[in-house]
Amino acid sequence: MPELPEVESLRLTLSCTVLGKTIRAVEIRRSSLREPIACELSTALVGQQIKALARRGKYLLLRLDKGTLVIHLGMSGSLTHRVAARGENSLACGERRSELATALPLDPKHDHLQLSLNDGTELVYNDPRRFGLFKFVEVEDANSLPELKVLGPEPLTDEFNQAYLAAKLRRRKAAIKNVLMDQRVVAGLGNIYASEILFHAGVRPTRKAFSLTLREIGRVVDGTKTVLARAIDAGGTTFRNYLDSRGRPGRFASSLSVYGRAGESCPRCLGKIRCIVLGQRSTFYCPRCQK
DNA sequence: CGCCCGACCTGAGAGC
DNA sequence: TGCTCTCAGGTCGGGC
Repeated sequence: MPELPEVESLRLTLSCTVLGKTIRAVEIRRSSLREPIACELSTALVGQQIKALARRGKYLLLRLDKGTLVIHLGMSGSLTHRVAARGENSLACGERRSELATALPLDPKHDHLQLSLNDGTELVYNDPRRFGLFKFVEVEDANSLPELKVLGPEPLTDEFNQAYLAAKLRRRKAAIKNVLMDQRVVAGLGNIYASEILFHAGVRPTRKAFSLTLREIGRVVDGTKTVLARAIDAGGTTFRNYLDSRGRPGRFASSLSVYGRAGESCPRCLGKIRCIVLGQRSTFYCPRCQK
């Protein structure tokens, strides 16, 4: 589900609401995600303050006093911040409230984990398909983790530029779309934005990566930065079920040029948008605009 | 090493 | 109503 713009939107909204809060209680209802949630997670987190929120590719990183909480939303995950379902007592009863607040998940089947914070609110991790990741590591700099170490540059930094991408594509004969989705080449692009970026660049998704001209590579870099920035401005894309930390959908879906629009008219030439399968994923493009 | 495919898991929606 | 089939925004590991 979530690609870079959705995770970045999540980071921005959570920065306004949970930064500086302290974790009072942890409840794990189901631990079997991509890798099992460690049962020591509770004791490790309780009492720690949320010092900063960062993002690397599609990973959300919560910096705590003594380490980092690494969160990946997989295909269907969401992280929502809400007022505790119970415990509407006065602040003087804060301790009791935090005990009461652990009750009543809104979605008992998929609210797998809940962090109760010191202001009576809670952060809930929900993930029907359980492809996500939720783990605590006792290191300041999570970039040393194996998952993060292999990631390519952040697409919105200067490190991701025409020369860099040209060097990466030179020897690769896979389709350009698949290479853009390779997290080692550039971090954070997934199935929706890969199609959108290639539309913006006027490059057909099936083109072998090495066959792109320097000019085309420049347009791919430019399209990446433009599309991602606009999507972040709109709070991300809700195509099926992505929700931000307030449980609201992103507003970028209506700005998608080709994704999910097979048979509709191309916004540029009014030709018919086509859907093909590439690397077992649906891929959308305009046969006339994308060469 | 790079490429391609299936596996992981569950829910929603279409079609019968 | 209920069954079956397909598809879904990601990542990993195995085979070639």
